[in-house]
Amino acid sequence: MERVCFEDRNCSIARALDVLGDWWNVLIIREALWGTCKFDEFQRHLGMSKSILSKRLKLLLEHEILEKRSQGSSVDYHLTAKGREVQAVIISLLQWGDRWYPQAEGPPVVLVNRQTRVPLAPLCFQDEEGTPLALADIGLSAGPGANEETRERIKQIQRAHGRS
Amino acid sequence: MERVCFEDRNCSIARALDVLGDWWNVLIIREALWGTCKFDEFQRHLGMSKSILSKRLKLLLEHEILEKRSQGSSVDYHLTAKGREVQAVIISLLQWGDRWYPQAEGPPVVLVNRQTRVPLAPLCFQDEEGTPLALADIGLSAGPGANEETRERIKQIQRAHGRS
DNA sequence: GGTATCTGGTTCCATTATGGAACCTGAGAT
DNA sequence: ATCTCAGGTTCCATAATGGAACCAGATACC
Repeated sequence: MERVCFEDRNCSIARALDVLGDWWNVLIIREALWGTCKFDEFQRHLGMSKSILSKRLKLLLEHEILEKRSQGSSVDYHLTAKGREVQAVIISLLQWGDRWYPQAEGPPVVLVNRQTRVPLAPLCFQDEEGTPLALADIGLSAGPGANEETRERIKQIQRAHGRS
Repeated sequence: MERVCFEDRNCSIARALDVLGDWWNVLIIREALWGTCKFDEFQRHLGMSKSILSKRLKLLLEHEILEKRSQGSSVDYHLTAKGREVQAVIISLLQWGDRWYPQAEGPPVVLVNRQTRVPLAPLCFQDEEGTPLALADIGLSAGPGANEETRERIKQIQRAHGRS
């Protein structure tokens, strides 16, 4: 079958998905963000088989999203800075899940300002000058790393938008 | 094998991952956000097999992330509001990918303010009162939909944080 | 000193998903 | 009447999944 690999695509989203496109990996990172660090805690909390967990932890170590800290006989898995920054992705997933797959009783977990306990607002977008942006205000530009194909593609998209 | 299903979990992240935990689904939504709407455009741009694309489109229709608009003999796939809101997830993936899997030459695509062409800033978090929050300032609370297990779990996490 | 136990895995295997190629189908165009 | 093209479906060899059983090293107990 030869699982498709996105590593070399001219798209940062595809490259990110190479690791985060797998639900187990994302859920493991979520668990780690919430303080889980032992092999069997991950297994119990996520209800997954040991063989799969083992494979995933190895992958996340390779990607330097987790790091191993052994103290005596027991092993702890800890997030690296790279791993911790996946939190933005996880929060956007949580907010989207809450909004479009709500439970009747309300959300199970609420993210809050740790100091004041005030709930988190939806993620907000702004440009580098601080101007807030709605989804529809966001456009694309070719970056320095765009190859010919990407550049052509972006031109098309920009043209299409001019029309509409 | 019986692919695990997260639908009924007491976690909005897991429920969101039921659809978005698959890289093809996310990439299809990205393509649609960038204006692709034809079957064979998706196939060409993403380089995926027709059988897989067909299965994924059907799934995304079921989930009401895409909707079909037939005009004469040709079929267009368009994002629904639910689908369009996946953009927050996609932007967070793009920013994480750019940051941790950069290309030597720079990012291929830059998101910008459509009016002014000023680049997008990293996603920002704030609470409902508008207080900006760093990742470390974000905590968890049990929501109304938390089951006993989740409630217990959150208590533990809060205790652990009090200690540290 | 021996042995039960706990953590942190690995191996094996039946079942399921993947993706490439070939095939099908209905609607216009020629 | 036939050609072509978008938009699929079917088939099949290969790869990934996940449950169960097994393994190994460190500590705890007697």
